[in-house]
Amino acid sequence: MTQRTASDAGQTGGLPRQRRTFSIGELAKIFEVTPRTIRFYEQEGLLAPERRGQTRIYCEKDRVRLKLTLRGKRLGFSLAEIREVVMMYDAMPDGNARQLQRLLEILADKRANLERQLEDIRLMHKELDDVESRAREVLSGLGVEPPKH
Amino acid sequence: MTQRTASDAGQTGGLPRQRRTFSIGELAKIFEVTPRTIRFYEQEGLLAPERRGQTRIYCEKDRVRLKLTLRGKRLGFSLAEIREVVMMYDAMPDGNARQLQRLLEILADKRANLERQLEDIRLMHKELDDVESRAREVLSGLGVEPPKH
DNA sequence: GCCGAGGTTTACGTTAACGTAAAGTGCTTG
DNA sequence: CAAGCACTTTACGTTAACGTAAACCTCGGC
Repeated sequence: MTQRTASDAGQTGGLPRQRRTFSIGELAKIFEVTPRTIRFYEQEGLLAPERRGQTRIYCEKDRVRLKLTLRGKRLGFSLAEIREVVMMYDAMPDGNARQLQRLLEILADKRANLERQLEDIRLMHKELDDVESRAREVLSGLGVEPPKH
Repeated sequence: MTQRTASDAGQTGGLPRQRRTFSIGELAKIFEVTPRTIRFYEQEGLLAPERRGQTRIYCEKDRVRLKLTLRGKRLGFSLAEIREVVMMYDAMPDGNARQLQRLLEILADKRANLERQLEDIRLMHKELDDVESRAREVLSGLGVEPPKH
């Protein structure tokens, strides 16, 4: 785990609103991933940046997609699952009824997943509290001042 | 993802309290994993059941360990990370100060991770709401009654 | 006494998600 | 114009977390 704190990076910071584009290296730095990762996501159908010559040009929309993808990953979704949602989202306007129904199903599934994760987090939190207090007890029993946190 | 709903399975249901043991197959059924998975966790140092002959006998404590392990997995922890906490927890009474300090560090790290996940879930929830409402709009635009959920 | 159900070990196979290395392209800067 | 830097493609390597298959034991029942 030990994820660095790029957190939800990628704010544009009040620029000319919309004509900002990014190179693959810029995006990589912003989100603290390697260019290889970004190219891999494209190969998996999660991104489709424009090209100038053979160089990739990422627009604002691409940046958002990448952000959502990484968030999904942190929540344990596979790239395939993420693609399933992201692509349907894009194809929505001309999506037929069956597709949309399917999308709603998927969303419900994801939602259930999030609920379970919330519960897991609650429980895990308790465990951590327990382990920590036990550790602090033992420490002070050793005459060592534990860090106040 | 699409995790089945064994959820937090594995309640003993008011039995003689404590002398209950389990075969590998029983545990596998309870938690909806394969015996292979359970053996693998043992090989990775997450479980250490007793043996009768060469057959594994799991006690209540083993069951709890497995439960915690699976919960950790659902939260995206690697087996190595889970082992790190679980084993230190067990070795606590005779753990030296350095070990315990390290444990507290790890716990803080996990905690930070959970915080981030909570935020991610909040955000993801919003996205799902957005996608879903858009989908419902399009659907009703097609004259199709979307499921009331 | 044999059979099937469940357990065991050993070992090779598989999948996802990248890492890494090689070899080439293209700009711009001293 | 040579060097360097950022980009590209191609392709093989790696790790985690199991799956799967083969070959074996062992026990209760008929």
